[in-house]
Amino acid sequence: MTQQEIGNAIKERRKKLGVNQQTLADLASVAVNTVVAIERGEGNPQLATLLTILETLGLQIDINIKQLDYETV
Amino acid sequence: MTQQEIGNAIKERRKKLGVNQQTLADLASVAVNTVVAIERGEGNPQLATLLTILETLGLQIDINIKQLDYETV
DNA sequence: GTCATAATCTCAATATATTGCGATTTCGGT
DNA sequence: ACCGAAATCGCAATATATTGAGATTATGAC
Repeated sequence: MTQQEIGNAIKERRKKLGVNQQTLADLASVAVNTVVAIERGEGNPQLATLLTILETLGLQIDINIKQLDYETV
Repeated sequence: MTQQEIGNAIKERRKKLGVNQQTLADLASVAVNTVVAIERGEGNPQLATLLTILETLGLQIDINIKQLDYETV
């Protein structure tokens, strides 16, 4: 999962929950600029920042052994 | 998954692969101090740093919904 | 069209991760 | 115990994320 994909996952989840960037930023106690950068894949957030935002959105990180990409299952 | 748990996962994976911290640091092009801090859960690495180390160890990040998914979108 | 909201960008100031080097401690084998 | 390797710590220098405020752009509603 790349930084861009992580940003997309955050953006999609945020929209699914119906909150805007500013509200998410407030809830996660980070600056809206930080949220913007992460969602756009332009950011390189510190782990604590990322975890806080994910937590706010009800998301979590898992670490797994890299899997091959299966085109169709 | 907390920063500490992420650090533990990295340490376990590294030992399972039989490489020391310095070698992992070299392969991931980061300082050994950075690896040490992350493994001990004392670090707050930037996402790119974490992803590089995970990639080197054949690990990947996944983002999942924390609680029961009743949305079924 | 106007209006309001959301998203994005710029910039400077601040906070913090990262690095490099060395010193120290811990660990494992013989 | 000894010895070598690994792991950890300390500290200053550097790199980069984060913040805050405002300005700009985009979108949608009316």
